[in-house]
Amino acid sequence: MVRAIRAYSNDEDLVRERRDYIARNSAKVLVQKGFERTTVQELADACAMSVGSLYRYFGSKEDILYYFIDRGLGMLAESVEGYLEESESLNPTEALEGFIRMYYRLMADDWNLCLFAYQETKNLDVAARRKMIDDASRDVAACECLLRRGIESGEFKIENPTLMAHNIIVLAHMWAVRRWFLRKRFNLEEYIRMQTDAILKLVGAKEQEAVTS
Amino acid sequence: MVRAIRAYSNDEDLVRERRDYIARNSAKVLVQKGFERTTVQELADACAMSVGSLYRYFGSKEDILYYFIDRGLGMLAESVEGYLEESESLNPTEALEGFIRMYYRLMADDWNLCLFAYQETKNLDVAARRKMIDDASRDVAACECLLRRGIESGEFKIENPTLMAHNIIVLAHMWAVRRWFLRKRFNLEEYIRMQTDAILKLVGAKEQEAVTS
Amino acid sequence: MVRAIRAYSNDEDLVRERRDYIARNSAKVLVQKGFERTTVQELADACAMSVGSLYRYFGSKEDILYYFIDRGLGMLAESVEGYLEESESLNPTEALEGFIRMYYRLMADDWNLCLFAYQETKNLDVAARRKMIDDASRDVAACECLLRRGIESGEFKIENPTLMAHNIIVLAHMWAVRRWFLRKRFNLEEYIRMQTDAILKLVGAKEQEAVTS
Amino acid sequence: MVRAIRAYSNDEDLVRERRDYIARNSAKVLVQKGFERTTVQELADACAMSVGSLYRYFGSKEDILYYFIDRGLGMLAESVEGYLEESESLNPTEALEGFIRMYYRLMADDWNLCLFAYQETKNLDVAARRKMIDDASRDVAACECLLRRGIESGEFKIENPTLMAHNIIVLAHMWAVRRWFLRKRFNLEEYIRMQTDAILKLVGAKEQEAVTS
DNA sequence: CATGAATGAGGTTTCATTCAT
DNA sequence: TATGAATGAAACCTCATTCAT
Repeated sequence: MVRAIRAYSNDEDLVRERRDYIARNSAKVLVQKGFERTTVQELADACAMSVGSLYRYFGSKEDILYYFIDRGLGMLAESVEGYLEESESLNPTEALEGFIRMYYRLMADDWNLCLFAYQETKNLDVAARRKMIDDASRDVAACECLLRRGIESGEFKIENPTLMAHNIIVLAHMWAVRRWFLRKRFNLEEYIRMQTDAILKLVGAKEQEAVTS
Repeated sequence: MVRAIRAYSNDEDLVRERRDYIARNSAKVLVQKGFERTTVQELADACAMSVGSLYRYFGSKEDILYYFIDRGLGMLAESVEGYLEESESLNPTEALEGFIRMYYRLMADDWNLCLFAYQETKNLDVAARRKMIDDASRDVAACECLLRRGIESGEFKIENPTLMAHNIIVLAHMWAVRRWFLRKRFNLEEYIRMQTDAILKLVGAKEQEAVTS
Repeated sequence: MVRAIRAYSNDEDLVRERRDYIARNSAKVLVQKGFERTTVQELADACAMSVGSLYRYFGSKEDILYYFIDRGLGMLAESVEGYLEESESLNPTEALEGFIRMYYRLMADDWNLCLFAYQETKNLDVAARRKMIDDASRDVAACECLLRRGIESGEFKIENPTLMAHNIIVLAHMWAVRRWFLRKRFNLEEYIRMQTDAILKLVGAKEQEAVTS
Repeated sequence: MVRAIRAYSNDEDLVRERRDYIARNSAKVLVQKGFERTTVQELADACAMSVGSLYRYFGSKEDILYYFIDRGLGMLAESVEGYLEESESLNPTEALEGFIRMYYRLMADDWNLCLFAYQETKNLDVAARRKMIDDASRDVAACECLLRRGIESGEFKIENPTLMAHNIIVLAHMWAVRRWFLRKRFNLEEYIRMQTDAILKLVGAKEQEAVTS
């Protein structure tokens, strides 16, 4: 952890457990009202705790925000990196398809976290923001890694894998960020299929022809 | 204008002029600190006005936010729709290329507005938010219109032009929203060229082969 | 005039005329919303003037209040004192009956002024308040004077004419101040008749027996 | 209580206790300066509390006003109605005399509340004002009830007991509202005695002759 | 003389944070 | 350790007053 969050308690396990509990329970109200509009009292209520207790585990309101995003993005990056390992045996196209399916579904499940990260990162201080950027970059890096495997095997032909990876990742985010546009017009599985088709076409994967025909 | 903003002054021209002036001058501090973190005093300072004067032209702080986004998105949509008319004589591929070039450059110039729209729309009330969504949808619609021209002329082959248009638009936004990632790795013209190549490849435009080879 | 009101204009006649105009036109909004809740802009609007013009004739908002009450109470006292002269030829009972009829009707007509005086006098500074008290006392004094005429002529028998006069006066005010109670239960002429009966009975006037029986 | 006042605290007993404490301590400054002229900071100072604490127990400044008047008038009405029960065994004339003595003394003690009710009711919203009117009417109703007892027993002869009751009540209020006139000329006990005499004379009570002679 | 835009002090209210119990 | 009452700085907003046009 780049940044230490002050806590009054010394029992580290308890602190971690409580913080997770708080992050989990705060999610709904936090996303619904936005960070600045949510009061500490509301957070405490959502956690069925007193305000005082909340401050035992977090030094400030902003720390909760930080922990909330950090934890979310960290878990996300770990999922992604976990997939990277698991998929080593697959051929690049299958691995990429699987990655897209997994990542886009994660975004659909955790759309509130994703939206939140887009909207509230600016409320963090510089150090925390840097950490967020690092976490968020890990997703792109993992995707890029998959793409490079395909390039190395000769299966993909991509001018700039970093940009391609970035595109793949942000188009997943858009399902969360622009729900108001997309959900009215597509359902998730349609969205995944069509974006997958497009991506495979772009990376020059052979199967693509079969898939889109 | 869907939503009326209360003003104390009755001189409509003056009100409009002052509102534009305020919107222009507020931009920097508003984007830098975020809406909730910016105080009305800071807005007034940025405009070299008194707080009282500010409230002569806007009924509330939120009205300033609304006007700021509404005006920005409205101008953007008008640019886009203006291009649509101008480009009627061009062939579809040229028109699309031109559109991308223009739109991506606009995003690069007005990245603060774009970022702001992604982050602060949640602070608006329901009516205002609906208006924002409408404005933002006009960009996608214009792009979709261009794509359909190409489909009709047989030049483009696209499974779902709405999704394609949406992708084109949001990838432009990303230059503003994820500057922290993209600017470190690419410059704008590179970004435009590579995204253009990818898009042309996806829409099945003939030139694409020459361009990407 | 005990207290000088500052004005920017030097033309005294114009000033007086304008002040009267303003006092007349302010009455409605002033009574409806109360002094503190009424803005200078609203007063100006009610007078179809600009705020600046208002300040040409009155040095401050409080001066308007002062002038408004002072003028009202002054005119009232003059009416009352005028009646005193006119009624010198009448016999005491008739004079008293006439006084009551006149005064109670004035209160019914100008109930807003009366109510206003009860509610807003506290917003005046000490000097102005003293002046109000003097004006208000003139009504009681006039009434007392009438009572003393009857005592001198042997027609009335009153232990304390000051208190009696005070009672007569404030029971008239109550028609204005407690309209919410009285208007639901009585009409003005009933109210006047019954209060007159009671008063005549108290002052020991002979006719009373005929009237109340 | 007709109208619910928002409080942040959930401990009802504490809320009630604090509200009473605040109402008691606010009285002086509130009456002295008037509601609109008194700042919340001054109220807090008068209560030796912080502004924030004040808002823990009252949702708004106006709620304090409401509570202050409501509590005062409520307690007054209860005293009056309590007397009504106690006095059932007395003969009507004694009961009425006792009532007047009690009510007029209450007004002398709580003149600030009474004055306040006359001056500040207009600052309440419609619902609260209606409640005030109801409370204030209870005093008149109680007095009217006493008068009707005398009428039924044949001891009193009154044309309109409602109006008579209203007169009795408002003449008590006048001791508070027109102190500037009355206190200079009479002391309380004189005032009570003289008004009692007058009232008994009007209601046609037999004893009156003995008393006034 | 008339106007009304500009000013900014001061009002009400909110809420992150502390600390006695 | 847990609670939630207390604090007060700071936010938004209003409006009496001034003064350039």
